[in-house]
Amino acid sequence: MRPASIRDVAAAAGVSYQTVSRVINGHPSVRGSTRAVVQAAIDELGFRPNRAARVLRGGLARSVTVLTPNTTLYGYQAALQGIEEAARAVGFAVGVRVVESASPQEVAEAVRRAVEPGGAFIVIAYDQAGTMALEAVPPDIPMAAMVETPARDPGRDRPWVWLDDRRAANQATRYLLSLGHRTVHHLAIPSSTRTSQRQAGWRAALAEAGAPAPAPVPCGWTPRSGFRAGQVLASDPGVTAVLCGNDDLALGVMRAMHAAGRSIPGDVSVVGFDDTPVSEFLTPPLTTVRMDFAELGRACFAMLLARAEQKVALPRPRRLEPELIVRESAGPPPKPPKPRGSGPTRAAGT
Amino acid sequence: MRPASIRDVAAAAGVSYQTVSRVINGHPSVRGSTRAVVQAAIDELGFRPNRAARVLRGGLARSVTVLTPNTTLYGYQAALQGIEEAARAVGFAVGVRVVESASPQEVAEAVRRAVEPGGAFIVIAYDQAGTMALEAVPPDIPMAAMVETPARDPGRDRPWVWLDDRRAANQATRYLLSLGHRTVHHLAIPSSTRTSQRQAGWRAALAEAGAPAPAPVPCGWTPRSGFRAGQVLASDPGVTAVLCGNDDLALGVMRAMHAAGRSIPGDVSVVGFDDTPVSEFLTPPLTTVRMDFAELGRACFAMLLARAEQKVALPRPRRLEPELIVRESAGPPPKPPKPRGSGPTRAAGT
DNA sequence: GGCATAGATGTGAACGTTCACAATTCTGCC
DNA sequence: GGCAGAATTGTGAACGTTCACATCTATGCC
Repeated sequence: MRPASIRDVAAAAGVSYQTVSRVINGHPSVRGSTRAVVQAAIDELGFRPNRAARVLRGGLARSVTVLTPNTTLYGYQAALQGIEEAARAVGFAVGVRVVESASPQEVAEAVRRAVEPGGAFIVIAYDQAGTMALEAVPPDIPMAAMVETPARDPGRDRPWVWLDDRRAANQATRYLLSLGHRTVHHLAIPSSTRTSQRQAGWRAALAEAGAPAPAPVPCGWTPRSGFRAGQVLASDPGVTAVLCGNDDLALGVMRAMHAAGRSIPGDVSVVGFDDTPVSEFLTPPLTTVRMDFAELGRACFAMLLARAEQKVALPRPRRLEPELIVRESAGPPPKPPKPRGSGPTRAAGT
Repeated sequence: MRPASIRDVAAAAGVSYQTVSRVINGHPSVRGSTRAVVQAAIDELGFRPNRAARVLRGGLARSVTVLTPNTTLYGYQAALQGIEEAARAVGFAVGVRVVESASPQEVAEAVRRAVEPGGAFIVIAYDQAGTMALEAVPPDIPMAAMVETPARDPGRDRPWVWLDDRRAANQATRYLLSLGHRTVHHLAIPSSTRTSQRQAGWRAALAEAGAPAPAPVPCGWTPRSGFRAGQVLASDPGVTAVLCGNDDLALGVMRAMHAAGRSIPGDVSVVGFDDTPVSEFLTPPLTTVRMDFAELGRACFAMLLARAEQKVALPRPRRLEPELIVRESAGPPPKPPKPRGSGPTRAAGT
């Protein structure tokens, strides 16, 4: 049986279909008594407005498609979770579309295919593919984005949200230096920009402390990638502290260090990024930077909603502050075998 | 500017809109030359059929909504990934709708709200909420489901796919027994049924070997939940082998054992379920059962597609076989301090 | 009471597509 | 050449909704 339409409701309520339309859209000029009768008919028939018809007429679909390079990595996945929660709360449908190619043409084509009349986008633009998707979204489509950093072209009417990666990496690096490490090595995840914010924050902290800045090790996102990098680092006795671009890399590094006979945090301190659910239960529990991607996803959806519904005041682009979670994977550096040479040993923190 | 419609294409190609409709739907009775002209106009104008109009007319939306209790746990997340891949390959849009409530009425209402004309569902029904959602989907809506086990009402035209949890748990338990353990303890994740398949397989293996069956420990899904259970188990010297309902539980158990001074696998063997990306890089690397949820998701989508497009031969419900991945977290039990008493020590496998 | 005006309600058209059916063109064959 | 029939193409209507506009009813005021 066909679902009830506004004409069915109108017949049941003894009014015209237009009046039903007014009721379901909260139009003011409907008499209270009429509204009640119509509402009763709506409930009686279990009427639901047909989304397709609304869209066809030129209305909003009340749906958002998330364009993301990935659905499994923690940051993307947690962001999706936050978006879904926020969207569901206001009756928006959530679509997911993975944009996996690295070619600008293919990304543009994928985005074009994802465009639907009446639809809106949230783009997760933490890497190159995401950034290309961001740029490929036609300008007349409601959109909000989660970005690594608000680099260029802020404003317009495309709100952006981001986490302060730079500050977080800076804080984590300073923490490691405060424990007495001469320098901090860095395993870098792929970034949307040439020099990532995490990398910039790390570098700034080293410079500020007058510490030497070793070349960052370019990695992927996976534990395996961290493991490989860790194998190299483990053979260098000068490495006593490693800041990893995410917790998965940290996990791989810890495994590699352990396999090489270097204890954590006794010989090498490791700090991660993200605070994934597992990091608290690793051995040793991982010191890491908590990134609230779910909250960021919710904030991003709120931006989009404001933009799509043309609220007068568009919320300002929003930045969330990460937080360093100190656990047990970082500590003072080992006592050097011969305490001679390059500079005094700094006091070790607790 | 409004996107091109079939009428625009028709005007550009010098034919009627109906001919354009026939071309985009692959109708046979269009002359080759006409088809070419129309196709050229389509490419020229960048025409894309309006999904809303098709749905309104009563057609299929070529979209699938995934009803899931969760988007972050590994199994659900990997399944979603597989579904998205398969759907994208054939141009289907993918929606996500989390069904989180435990009340049947609320689940039913949530499903009702998610129903869209022309739409289809995939339900991930590994727990109670998912199973309720499964039952709440109206019968005339194309649907496929990922289930724990094909318990009741198989057939109809609602294809199901599942992983053989029972066999997998059985295999893992036998493996632990073959290493020489007297028995195997079990940490159970929440299930869709009273007695889960994983639990059943474990129990059967114990019975078959004549081993005592300790009460399974009911847990949640999280590392924390496993940690709590592990704390209790760690105080019992009779516990030498633990089969965990998933890798996160295994992680928590390993942490608890370590904190209690019991080594893995020296004192206690731990086996997980899922083979999440991190499990290979834990210390020690986790022996676990690989569950190919992504492939299952792809298979499930294939089922749905066949059902929705009314292909003559509906594929048979499909079962995928998990695989035990032996790493280093399980080994022979410790030598008993006093080798007297209950039965001869079994030979330890390699 | 009558009139102006605001408030409430109804009618027609349009969004882009596909179905049913009508109209036209082509093909083979005598 | 003309005809039957198939192949191809065109026309009208409908899906459910909302906008623009028209009509009708109530209210305030002299």
